[in-house]
Amino acid sequence: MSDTPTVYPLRVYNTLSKTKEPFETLVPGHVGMYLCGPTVYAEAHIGHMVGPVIFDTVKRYLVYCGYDVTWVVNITDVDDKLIVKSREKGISMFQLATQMTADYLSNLQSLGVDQIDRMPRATDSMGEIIQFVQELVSRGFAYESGSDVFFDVTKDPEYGRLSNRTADDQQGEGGEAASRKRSAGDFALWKSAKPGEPSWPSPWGDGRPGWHIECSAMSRGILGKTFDIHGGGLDLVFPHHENEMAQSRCCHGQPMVKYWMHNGLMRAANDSGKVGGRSDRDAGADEVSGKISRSKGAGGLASLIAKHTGERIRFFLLRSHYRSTTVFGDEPLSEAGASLETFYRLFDRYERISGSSVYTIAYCKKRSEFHAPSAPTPLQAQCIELRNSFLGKMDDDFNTGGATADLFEMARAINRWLDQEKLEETKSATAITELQSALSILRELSALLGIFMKPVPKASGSDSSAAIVSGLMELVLKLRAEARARKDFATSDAVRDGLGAIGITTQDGKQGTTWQINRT
RNA sequence: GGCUCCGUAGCCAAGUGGCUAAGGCAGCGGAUUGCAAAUCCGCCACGCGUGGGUUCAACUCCCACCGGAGCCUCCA
Repeated sequence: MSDTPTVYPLRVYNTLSKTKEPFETLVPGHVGMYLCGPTVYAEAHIGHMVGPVIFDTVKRYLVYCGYDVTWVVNITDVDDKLIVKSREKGISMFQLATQMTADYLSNLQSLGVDQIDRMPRATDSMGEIIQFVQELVSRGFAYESGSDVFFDVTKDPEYGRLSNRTADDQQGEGGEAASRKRSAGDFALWKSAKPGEPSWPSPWGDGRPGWHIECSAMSRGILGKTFDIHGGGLDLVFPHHENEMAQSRCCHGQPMVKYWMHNGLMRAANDSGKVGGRSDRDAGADEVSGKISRSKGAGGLASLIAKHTGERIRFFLLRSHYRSTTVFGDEPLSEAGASLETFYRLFDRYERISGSSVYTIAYCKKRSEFHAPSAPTPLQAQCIELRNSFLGKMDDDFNTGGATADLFEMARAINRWLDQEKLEETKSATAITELQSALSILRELSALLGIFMKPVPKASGSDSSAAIVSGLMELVLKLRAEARARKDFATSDAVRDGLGAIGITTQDGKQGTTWQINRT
């Protein structure tokens, strides 16, 4: 599929070694990448979007660098919480999972996460899961107890290596299953079903898979016994990933994953604890927890996206380093939006000059396809230098936060040049070509972050009301222009201030007045 | 208690054993504008939690302390 790629000096932080390592794929030119997806028992909150946005960006970058990438995100659609929640709602577990999966997918789409290749569901993979458990039992790493099957952590000498802990410090999951385990740290591979619970037939009786086994089974099915990158939130390092790793390594006698990548967690402003974290649940009772969850951004993602746009949220997530903790709130989101305006204004400026949309400018999709002009103009030279800087930062463990600085520098360089050349007046064709080549580089780089891919929806209502608004604005601004022409500034300022008060900003330029509806 | 991670200007946030510590938001001065807005130019940490240590040299390495976060139990 892919030609032998140029190998770029990528470095990736590996949780297993706690260092940045040179990125070398198992199979030259190919990358298998698995991200732990959601348990679909409730609406997604912003915390669930961090991993997808980050790994979407990772995939974009790897593809750009010439790799052929297969990215898998699983959907956990069978789990204790799904059973509980579906009973509360009086619907089947399957119905609940279907609804919540749809919610999750639509949120991903809003944030521009469109690079996922496969989204296997646990319930579609029962055969593989049962097969995997059987292999573990027959190899002596798991045992049947009652109608449950547990993984025996004492059989794995490397257990605890990922999360840096030993099997004996494990308290393990409590509950009534604890009494059937040989050691506290053992975890369930297969859980027997109680009457009325959803179940699948197995050699150990009707039941359902434990939490960790689906990832081992499904990743093997799609990516093989060993694959390149496994990602997830930092909170999954233990027990989830530790257990997955133990199962797969013991079953296959070879490492499961080459690079373990973990993203930092999201925290809510005005409160401690991660979004959707334990404190939410401890806050407990019904109405109260709902309110807290909402104030912490759990739930209500759709309205958050409507208010701030998916692009703004995506940029907010990519503005800081993926491994750091990010404080989420309305203020930081608005600030991210304010900084994005610089680019949108530049894009509008281009449109006014060229008469065409910046989103139609072609750009390089592959790193190796970029060719610098033999005699670059000063503007082009600057953009090329910034491009090198940007890519250097991305090469270093996907430093998206650092890389954004180069985008801002590029916008400034282009604006400066536009001011000097007075392009609004000359509209010189050769200058527009030069402008396009600069913007093409900006698009090439921003596409790696998955931003500026398509026009941002205007902050307005339906199409018909938008048409009315623009008609009204045309009329109002025409009257205002007449007032200005007769130097009736009292009237023209009153119009501008009045529009400002209702959230419309106007800008007078040499070519007339432009306006837009403010986003907060 | 055990194991991790973090602490950079008013706020957000990159980064490095030794050139002037990115960028953004806000703010200030200037160019521009009828006035604004936008854009451009300039300013905005003699300092990188505190105290020690290593080093020719540390914000960057080590130790202690203070403060914050995560995991050890379902969790992106």
